[in-house]
Amino acid sequence: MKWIVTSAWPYASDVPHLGNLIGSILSADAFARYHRLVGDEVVFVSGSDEHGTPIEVEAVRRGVSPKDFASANHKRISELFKAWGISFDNYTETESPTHIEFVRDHYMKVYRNGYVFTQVERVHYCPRDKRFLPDRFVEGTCPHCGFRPARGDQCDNCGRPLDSVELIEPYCVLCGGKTELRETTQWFFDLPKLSDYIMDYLERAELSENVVNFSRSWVRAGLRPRSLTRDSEWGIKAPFPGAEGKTIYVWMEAVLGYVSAIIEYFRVQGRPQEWRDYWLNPEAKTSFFIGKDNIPFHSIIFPALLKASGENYNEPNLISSTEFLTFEGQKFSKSRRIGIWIDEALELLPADYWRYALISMRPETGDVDFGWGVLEEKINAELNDAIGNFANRTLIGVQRFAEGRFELSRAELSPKYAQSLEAILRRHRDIGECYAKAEFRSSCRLILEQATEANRFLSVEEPWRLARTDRRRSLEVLYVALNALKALAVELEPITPRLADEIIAQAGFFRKRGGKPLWDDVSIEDDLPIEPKNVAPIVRKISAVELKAKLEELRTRKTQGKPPR
RNA sequence: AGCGGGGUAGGGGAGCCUGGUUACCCCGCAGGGCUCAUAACCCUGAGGUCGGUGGUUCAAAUCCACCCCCCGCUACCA
Repeated sequence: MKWIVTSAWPYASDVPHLGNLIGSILSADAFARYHRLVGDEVVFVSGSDEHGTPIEVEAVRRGVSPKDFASANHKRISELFKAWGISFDNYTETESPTHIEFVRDHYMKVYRNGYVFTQVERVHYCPRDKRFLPDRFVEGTCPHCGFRPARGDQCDNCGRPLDSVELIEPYCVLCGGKTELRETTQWFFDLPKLSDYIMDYLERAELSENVVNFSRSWVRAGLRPRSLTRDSEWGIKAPFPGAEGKTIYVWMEAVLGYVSAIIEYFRVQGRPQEWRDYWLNPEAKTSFFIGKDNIPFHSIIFPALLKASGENYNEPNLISSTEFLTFEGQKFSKSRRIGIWIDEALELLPADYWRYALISMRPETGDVDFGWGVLEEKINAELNDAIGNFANRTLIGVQRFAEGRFELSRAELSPKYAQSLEAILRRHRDIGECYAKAEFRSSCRLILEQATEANRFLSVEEPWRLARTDRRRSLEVLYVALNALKALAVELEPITPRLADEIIAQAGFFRKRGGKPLWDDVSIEDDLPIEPKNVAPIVRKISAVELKAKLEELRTRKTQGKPPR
């Protein structure tokens, strides 16, 4: 099976925080890794979203070009993802020539097919900065409650959503000067024309419940045309006749990266036509990992854009959206420094510790609160005590009770223990099903159950005692334990790849495949004789109090030396 | 206001769609066991009117209605 796996594109204005990561990239990575394990052909892509006014403005503020600013951030973010063990086949950027070319071609197709029209709008313009201002960059007095300053998109006092044109005495956020309203022509995507198609798609596709509910309510309320262009310098030049000086609105451009990133991947591989086997092949599957704020773009606008091009693209098959992660009861906030950012996290703990904690508490059914206490609990009680310790006691068991060389074969196993193996396999299959459905919390729960059961098995069977009284039977017990360990290693691979590899290396599993795990091969028959090497604990406990202090120290050091991000 | 999500032992979560044996898991708490392993692991126990009220049903945490509380979104933030 061919799988396109994608995650939402991080905005390149800053390093992502843990909430950004779990919602999209980390979830997608677990999914991609699982599908590779079962032998699917996976292409996993994403990229940095580099265009748009916020980046342009931030770059100007720092006295660098938007391109340099975005590109520097892109490099930094890519490196961080590598350090996090994210297994992208292509992590690209919206400034990529392939992307720019694709977007322009795509919109010309959409245009020729009659899905684009123009409309004159009145938009705020700052004569001093010589730029048109998005709603966020205009403030003024709220027409509803008189509060000042109310932001152009919403009033912070009364909470009413606003249209920036309604603001009384509006001013430019950048320079504080008075704005004026100017007429400007914008190009629009005729989304309503595709309402029937979208409704039909939503019925047909196997999307998760929250995605379908949310999307349907949008369509029922009536789809509106989507503005496609902006009067902004920093972006992809709009290709439409007469649209000189306009750029494509970032939202409407970045989603097309799901296609362009796959094209680019195969170009780099030297097989420039092969992307068609993925995007234009009805046998291939597509999957999208996003936060809930992003649903309509993926379930409505993106499929509509694909359809409007007239090409036979695959539709999004699996859209997995998460709720939000909060940090110690509050929203992650860049300006107030609430939360942990993915660069800081790695200075505190190995990536796999974070990966385990985040995936096991992935906000699948509702918002989830992340805090130091929960982190400590997850790592110490689950990853260390249950999983890590089981690995250790099993491998040391082989060294002590089998003199370091284990070679009992399955045929010699008594029926009772053969049943224990069955139970392990059954759970292994269940875990696989959870991964396939992108229900990672359940995967984690069952993995923990696998470890707990295995621990119980050892406690009940007491191979350390059997070693003295019934050596043969103690080996049978070890057989089952080793099998559970192999299953665990494979099951952990999508979540904590390095820990999984560590178990595989210490035990010598998958030697015939160079240590590369395979989902369906959890029998240890091919691994015999098993001679554990360099056996050592794979996880160590953490202290939340120390970590918290360390983070604070880290931040103090940073703000002293360099300007804040 | 509208829409979406949530309210389950002291804390954190699953179960609800596809009603049905003693409501499950993790932490914490109280006893006990084991001593292979990482002050680890295993067992037993205490602790719940499953947000409220009413309804459907032989049977409701689960389905329906109304109400209360929390969170998010509402299309130009990306």
